[in-house]
Amino acid sequence: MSKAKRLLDILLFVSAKKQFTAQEIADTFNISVRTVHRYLLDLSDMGLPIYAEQGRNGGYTVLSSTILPPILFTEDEAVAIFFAFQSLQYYRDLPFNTELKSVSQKLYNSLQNEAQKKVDSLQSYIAFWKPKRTISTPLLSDVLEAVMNHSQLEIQYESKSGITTKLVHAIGVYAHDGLWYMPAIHLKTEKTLLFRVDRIHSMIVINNGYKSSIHLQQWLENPLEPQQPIRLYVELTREGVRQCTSEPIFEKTVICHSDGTGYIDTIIDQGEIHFISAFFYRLGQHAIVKEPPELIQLLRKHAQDILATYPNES
Amino acid sequence: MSKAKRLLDILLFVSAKKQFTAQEIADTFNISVRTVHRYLLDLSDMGLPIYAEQGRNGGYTVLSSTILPPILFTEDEAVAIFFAFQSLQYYRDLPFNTELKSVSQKLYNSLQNEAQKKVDSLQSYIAFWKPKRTISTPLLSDVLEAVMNHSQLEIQYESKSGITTKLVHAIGVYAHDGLWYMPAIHLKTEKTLLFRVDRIHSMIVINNGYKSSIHLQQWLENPLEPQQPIRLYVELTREGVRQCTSEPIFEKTVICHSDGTGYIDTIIDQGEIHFISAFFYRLGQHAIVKEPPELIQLLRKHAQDILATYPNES
DNA sequence: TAAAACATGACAACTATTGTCATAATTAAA
DNA sequence: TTTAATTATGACAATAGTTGTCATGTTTTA
Repeated sequence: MSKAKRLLDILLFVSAKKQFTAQEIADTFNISVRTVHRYLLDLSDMGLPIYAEQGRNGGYTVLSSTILPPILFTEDEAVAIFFAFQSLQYYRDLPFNTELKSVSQKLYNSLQNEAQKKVDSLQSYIAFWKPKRTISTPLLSDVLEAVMNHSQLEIQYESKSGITTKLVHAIGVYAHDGLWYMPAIHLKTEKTLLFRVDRIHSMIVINNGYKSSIHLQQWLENPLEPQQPIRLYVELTREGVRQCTSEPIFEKTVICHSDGTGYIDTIIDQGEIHFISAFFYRLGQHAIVKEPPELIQLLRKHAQDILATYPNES
Repeated sequence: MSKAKRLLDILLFVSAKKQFTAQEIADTFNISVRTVHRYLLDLSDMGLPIYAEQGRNGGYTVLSSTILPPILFTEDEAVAIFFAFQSLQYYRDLPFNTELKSVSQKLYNSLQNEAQKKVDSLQSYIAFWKPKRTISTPLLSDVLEAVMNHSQLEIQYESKSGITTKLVHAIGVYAHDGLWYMPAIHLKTEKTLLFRVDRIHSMIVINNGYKSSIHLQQWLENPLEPQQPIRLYVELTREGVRQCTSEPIFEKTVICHSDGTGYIDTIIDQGEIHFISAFFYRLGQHAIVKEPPELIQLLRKHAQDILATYPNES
């Protein structure tokens, strides 16, 4: 076997094992101890963070986590990784902040001069713009760890009604619009609730093997349980069509007439009508809601509230 | 010099040069032609996409773009790259779709069995949720290329008033909320306008070295030129504070009283009040706008329009 | 103090790499 | 058609690198 192949095998072995003596390696790979020492020196030169302790009970220790075999990337691929990371940079907290930095650095350093310029120039012409969040989410990593261990959580949560304590089993964690959310099963009521991770003030992890039957992906595709379907029917002007096709929740359901006007005829959940009413309020006369009557009532009620809140002074 | 080092040097040389003969390599590195042939065979085995043409004027050709020296990643770093890519998967169009796929594949293949399970399991507990966009942006790559070449563009653009033709100089391209935008200088009026790339029906690239003085980053930090500052003053209930701190444009300006209520006192641009009025409409009595009067008038006006659009029928 | 570990050097045996030469195949230009 | 330029491959000796063995240190801890 070639030296390179052997080195790679040993690299993978030791970086998985973390703690070992030269004798162990010599035995598993059927090579002499002297050679093991030489190999480890080579790996150390190649950048493997390894250190040795002399004396009885000594041995070698690999510092960082498991290392992958070296991978060949093209420059275009490196650029893609850069921009993927750029698109994440507006999250104040991520479960892998330090890794993002180290990867960027490794890649950027390995780029030739010319390619570095290309990345720099691309960076000045393309961006992923999102407002920078200032809200911090210190418990994110802890929550994620608890989720992966199927632990229960006792959380102090700040909601509309103040701070309450709840015992929950988390389904997963997801990011939306720069904020982190945690759908979880409230163990007292057996209902699924949605929490914002930044609003969890503190938590206690209770380790027991409660296994949930629901998965995050499942939950995201088919959210909030109590489905109360109602029909939504809205007529749209040309401008209304333009606006609705830009709105994620409607873009698939807009039907367009040949003259550019159109309509929406779909089924929505009762729970969504507050959000939807705010949307159609904005569209004004460009969207005429015909159904459901609850939505029309809501629009009227809210309009009346607004007029009551702001009596005419002029 | 060790063989590995030499191979690396040749890898870099060859992948930068793309086209070469064995003799050239032999000369530049002072090795025999026979060895060059052997080396190129090795590189080919290592995955370098290279092919040879025999005969006079023949030679070797490296297919893909420049290759980076092999990089050692830790498993955690690989996981970070995976999730950065996951967060991008909701964009229907990206300037580097194919690279994302090839990188993911390379990384996933190089992970040990155990680590693959870890990635899979993480993937079922963490997500970046954004509504999947169905709007396609076929001209994205073309626009980006034009931007980087400082070219002018004559675009057929679909706006409120129908399809118009405009001659513009693009500043850059950015993604927001799943859609791609292009701020550009309209050459007739010298004003900066914001276009949505998916609404560009077709375009003609006019190659001339017009160099803009404004950069994308600059523009993003300090957008739309005509600043008409007005004072915004809003009183907030506890719930109002909660909602406003979740809204990117206000989260930094909310001032909180000790009892949990608070207020916003800041300067906004005249142009923003339509967006802002929709936001405060939603908050209803949880936010009482005191200034500017224009905003109050807008809220009243819109409420009246809504009431006129939906006369009471019940 | 002895045992268990790393660290390093010397050297012969072994293995891999390299250059040289030879030969073949392929292609394009003279 | 011939010739020159190119890749492709094999044989083999000279050279270079790697390995195992042995020897000698050093450090740490039971």
